[in-house]
Amino acid sequence: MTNSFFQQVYMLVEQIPYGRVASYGQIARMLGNPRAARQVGWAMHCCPAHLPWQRVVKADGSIAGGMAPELRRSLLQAEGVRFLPDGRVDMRRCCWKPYVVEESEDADLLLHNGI
DNA sequence: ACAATGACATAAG
DNA sequence: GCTTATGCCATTG
Repeated sequence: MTNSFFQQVYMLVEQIPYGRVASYGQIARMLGNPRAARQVGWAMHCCPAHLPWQRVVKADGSIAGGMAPELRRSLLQAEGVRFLPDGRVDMRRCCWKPYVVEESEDADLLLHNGI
């Protein structure tokens, strides 16, 4: 359990900035296993606490089921994450981008990210 | 080592 | 755009 995929996932989730959300697939891709999204979710299932698991959502921005999805949604809202009327996270604005975004029309997004 | 599990992703209808 | 079906891969029993 120590030096496993889970540990990597935990480390990565720990580094998700405030007000930003990352999808399971995104995290899995960072770890080098774009198909290991399920394992990421499994790691969250372990609930190691002190971990911002609330910032981890599905690829389409919907909150995963399992544990207290409403609570997580509230936390994200409190962090300033924009939510769509459908109850999904506005991935267009709040998806976490560890790298600098290309100089596209997303200048507003860059400002929002604090880059 | 094998089979089952799962807070997902992507493609197809 | 939403729903259904299939794939995926590490962890666990």
